Amino acid sequence: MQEELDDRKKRILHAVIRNYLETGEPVGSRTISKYTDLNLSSATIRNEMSDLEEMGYIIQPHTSAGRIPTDRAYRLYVDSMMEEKDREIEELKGMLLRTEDKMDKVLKNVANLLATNTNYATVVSAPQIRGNRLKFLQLSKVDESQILAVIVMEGNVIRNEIIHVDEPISDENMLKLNILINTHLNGLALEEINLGMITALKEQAGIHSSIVGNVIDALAMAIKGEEDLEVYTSGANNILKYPELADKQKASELIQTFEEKKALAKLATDKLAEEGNTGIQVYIGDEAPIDSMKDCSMVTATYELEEGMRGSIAIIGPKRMDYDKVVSSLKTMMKELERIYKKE
Amino acid sequence: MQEELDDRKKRILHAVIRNYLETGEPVGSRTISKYTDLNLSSATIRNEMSDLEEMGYIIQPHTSAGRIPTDRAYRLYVDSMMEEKDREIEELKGMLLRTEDKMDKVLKNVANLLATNTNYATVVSAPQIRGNRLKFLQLSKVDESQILAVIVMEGNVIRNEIIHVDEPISDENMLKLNILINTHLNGLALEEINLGMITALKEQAGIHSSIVGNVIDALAMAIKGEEDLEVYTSGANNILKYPELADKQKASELIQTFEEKKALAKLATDKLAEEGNTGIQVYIGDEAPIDSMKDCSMVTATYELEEGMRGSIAIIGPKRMDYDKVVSSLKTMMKELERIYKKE
DNA sequence: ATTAGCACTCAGTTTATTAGAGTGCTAACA
DNA sequence: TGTTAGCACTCTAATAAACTGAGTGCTAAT
Repeated sequence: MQEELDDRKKRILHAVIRNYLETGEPVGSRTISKYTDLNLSSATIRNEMSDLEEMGYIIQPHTSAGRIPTDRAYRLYVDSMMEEKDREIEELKGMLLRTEDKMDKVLKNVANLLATNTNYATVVSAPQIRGNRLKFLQLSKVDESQILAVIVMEGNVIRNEIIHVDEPISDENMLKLNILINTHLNGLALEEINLGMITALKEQAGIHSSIVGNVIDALAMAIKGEEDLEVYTSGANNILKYPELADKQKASELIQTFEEKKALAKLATDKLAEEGNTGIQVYIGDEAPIDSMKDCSMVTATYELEEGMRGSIAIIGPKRMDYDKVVSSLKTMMKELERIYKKE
Repeated sequence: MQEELDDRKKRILHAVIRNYLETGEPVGSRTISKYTDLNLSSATIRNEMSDLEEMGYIIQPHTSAGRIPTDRAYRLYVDSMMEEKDREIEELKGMLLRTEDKMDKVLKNVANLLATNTNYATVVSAPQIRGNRLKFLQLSKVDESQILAVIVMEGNVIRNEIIHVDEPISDENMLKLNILINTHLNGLALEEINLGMITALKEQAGIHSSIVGNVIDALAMAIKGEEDLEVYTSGANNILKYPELADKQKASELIQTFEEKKALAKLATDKLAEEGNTGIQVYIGDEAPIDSMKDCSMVTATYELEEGMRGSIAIIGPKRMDYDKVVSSLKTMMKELERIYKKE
């Protein structure tokens, strides 16, 4: 049952898959017999298809219907396809050219573009910066009771936090505090800041030691806040366009998964990191550990802006999605993103 | 045809509406006859209903079906309901208590809470700050070729922009630039910064005049960026739960409207501002100028944190939404938001 | 090994039938 | 005069029955 497919079987299977991708209907032997250049009668095809079914590549939804590909067939198809040359999708490139925008806008844009262009749903997650280092930290007085802490990390990720203080602080002390904190903490990653350092800092800060505590808290908050990553989605409505997903119950669940985003983004990001894989990953049906997605496929790509700053893009559609186009689109987007942000 | 409804007609109409809200099915005379405490036979009810139909408050989807309320009836119902006392929804309050979070998280939270609690879709837009003034502007050197501009506006709205510079700038000059810009621009609204001022500033900045230009641009960008407002949505999947909205074509359009957000937020924000209305607004069917929403109702509320800082919350559901509950929920949320952010 | 031919299967569509909810109208009633 | 009981009528929705056609599996011939 596990033996290799001979060439003819492969061609027939491919024909079945391609045809099903287009129509969404089960394909019969007669169709294949005409559709391919194999010049075989439908009867022959039937025999072959019968074999293929036994091997688990195709199934009949019911006796006397055509065959549809199983997840296994898709897997084979995708794998063989991945090796082929990249077909570029030029139009996308042009549309993204409004460079220099802020990252979040560009990412939103990416999500939208891909969704409208492919007619599937998309998820784009912003680069993660775990393990990132503090570049500098700037404290400014907002008013008598509030201090603004601007935190700049490597990769120019910027956060601000407002700190409340009980006693007013003089401009001079403010300056000292700034210098004190920066000389001690710059260049450190969050994990490297230990209790000893904090205590030492507080001692040196004298009367304003409580502020130091607040600043550290803010710092922790800011970096932590960064960790539960930002995610942009688009094209959820596309899901309803594919009858096999548009069942009310299921569609509702899927859209909900979509709104919650987190799980999706994690999936897209995690797997890729763990395999050191910088390329493209395809999950078909149950391969993704999300229940509501068992009738979908998901294609993910990772982009890397700097060492460690990785984000991901994912496209979700029916199992019979146009893998070819999706993969090309993703590749294009990845490259564009890296081109825009990699250096500068 | 426009004459007043007598009391009995009103009660019957109310009964029809309430019943339809619950069941989503057309309601017949017999049901009303039993459901109400009017002690009237179905025949009498029929006569009255016939009148109500003539007056345009109810219609039959087809001969020999019960009646369903028209938009006009809902309007009447909502108007009369609005005057009634507020029934509080306590549970919501508790859940929002995680104060002190950042605004965007709280707003997202509000959207989620309302969506899960009401089973409708929600839109929350962050406060707008048009016409807001600059509190101060802090420039810091990130590295040789980049400057970070932190812009703090009234209401502690904070933006940052990275500015690229060609020639390195000394710490001393940086300080001067900071002072120069702040002394000239603090307290001004964007509209008040004119070309003359910019020219004067540039002159005084000497060799770093180009940076001043960049800073002004960044300022403009930041404030402008703030204007195309942030919007959080949740519960889009709920739409599929109501058969009258779950038609694939329509649902898809609705969800798309939902993803685009902007139009919705504008609607929620604009109308309320224009009428100086601080309360709650209800759009039934065509009353909202968005095509995809003609089968929905939308209830909006505005919250005001400080003078001019207003945002809105909207709930979208089928026409037969539970207006009563929705209105209470919105009121609760408004109050909570104002409580959390109003002073501090 | 391939193919033509035929009997068989079964989802999906069409058509007919029925059941039930609801109405409008009339006539009786208080 | 307003209310009600009763009945004929209408129309949807549900159910059943009949039909269609795509597609298969198997057998026998090439």
